[in-house]
Amino acid sequence: MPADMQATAANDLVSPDRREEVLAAAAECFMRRGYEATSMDDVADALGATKGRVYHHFRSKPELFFEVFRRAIFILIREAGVHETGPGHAADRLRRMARAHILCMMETQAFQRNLTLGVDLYRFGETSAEHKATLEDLMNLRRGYEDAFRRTFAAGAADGSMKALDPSLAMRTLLGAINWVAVWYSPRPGETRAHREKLAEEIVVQVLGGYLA
Amino acid sequence: MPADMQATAANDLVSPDRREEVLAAAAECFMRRGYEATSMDDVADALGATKGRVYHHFRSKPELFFEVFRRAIFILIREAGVHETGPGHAADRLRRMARAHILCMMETQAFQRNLTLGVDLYRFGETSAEHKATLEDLMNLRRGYEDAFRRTFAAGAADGSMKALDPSLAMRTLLGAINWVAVWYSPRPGETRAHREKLAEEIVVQVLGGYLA
DNA sequence: ACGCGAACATACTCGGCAGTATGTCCTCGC
DNA sequence: GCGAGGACATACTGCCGAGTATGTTCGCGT
Repeated sequence: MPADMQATAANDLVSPDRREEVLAAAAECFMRRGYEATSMDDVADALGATKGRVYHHFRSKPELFFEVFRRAIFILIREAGVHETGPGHAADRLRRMARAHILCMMETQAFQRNLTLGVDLYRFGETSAEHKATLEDLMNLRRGYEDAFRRTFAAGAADGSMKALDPSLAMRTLLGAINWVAVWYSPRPGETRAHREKLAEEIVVQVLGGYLA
Repeated sequence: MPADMQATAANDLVSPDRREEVLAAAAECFMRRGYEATSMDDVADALGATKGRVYHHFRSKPELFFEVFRRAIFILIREAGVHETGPGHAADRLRRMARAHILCMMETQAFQRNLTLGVDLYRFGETSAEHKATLEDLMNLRRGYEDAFRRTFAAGAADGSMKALDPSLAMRTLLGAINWVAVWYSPRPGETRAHREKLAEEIVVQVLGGYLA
């Protein structure tokens, strides 16, 4: 019934970010079933809509995924990356970065899981030149974010707040541990922000212990 | 040309584990493109064969994947899990387990990556009762392997060789860090076993540092 | 009050992929 | 030397999913 649907849409006032809803639904679907297994109809169903709506906002399935990916990195940079330039020793800054990163994994899980998927798509996927280029951009964004951790490890060795380890390797093991949160974490019913912050704190203590001076 | 192919097959003597080749090719393909994106023809192509061969050894695509998954866990249990019962403090045993685990990630990467894929398939996939049951079995195997780490963390708190942290959380952060190796690691040309062992050792030192007493 | 475009829905096409049915060859036991 | 079965290849079918073409409705500017 098109008439019903249109009426409903009309009730949503000016609909500021109907596009955003599609993006969130896509992130959820991609996380649950994976990129290839998710059909555009799946995304539409999750919205109680049809493909028409999805294709109205996004040109193709790859571009939809790219937007999810981009959003995921932007969130990480905004929430965690900013702490690179902050007060205190490198160890303190790294603590804040890791803490924020973990909270992102828990609270925007659907988007963050797709970050890992995207990396695989980049390494092995056979995409057409057009997409290859935008994928390259996205990978650079990701690399830039990782570099913030690498630099902070190096800074920690310099200011004496952390052990002098290979910064690249340290970055990888640290990010591995905290990225993995998005894999196993699933929110308890009735869980509050305070709970998540406490959990994040615990993880930070365990994970960073090995790098401190 | 069937004649040619058959002749070639004949040259392979009694073909002890032609099935094994299919399994390895499948693991490689699943890792590269993901489960859904991989077609049975892809697997066949990787072997220079056709679907006929694949379906001769495996009933269906899910069962093929399950076998890859099962193989991955068996390798981990055989190489790393066995060190749970060994000499020394819990910290020493955990070190050996982690070290072996990391080496598995590097040397049987194709199989190990699919372990992660399988977990997602389990959590969200819509499989028919038959498959759901075998998936359940596989998950129990995996859980059992993880429990070895959990128990060793608890043992470490008991024998004083490690900090008294939540063993479940510690297991997750540790496995996260070392599972991630399979994500970023890619073998350098001309790399020897010795190189990998050194790298594994470095990772173990960094990662376990936070848990030691 | 009217036309225009945004925001969808509906109804198709068409290629690719899982699975099957059947044929072919080689080997091994007898 | 011959019949049976293992180990594939070839040739299909049927469906599912990406993308497209074409309505349809509503709000908005004029």
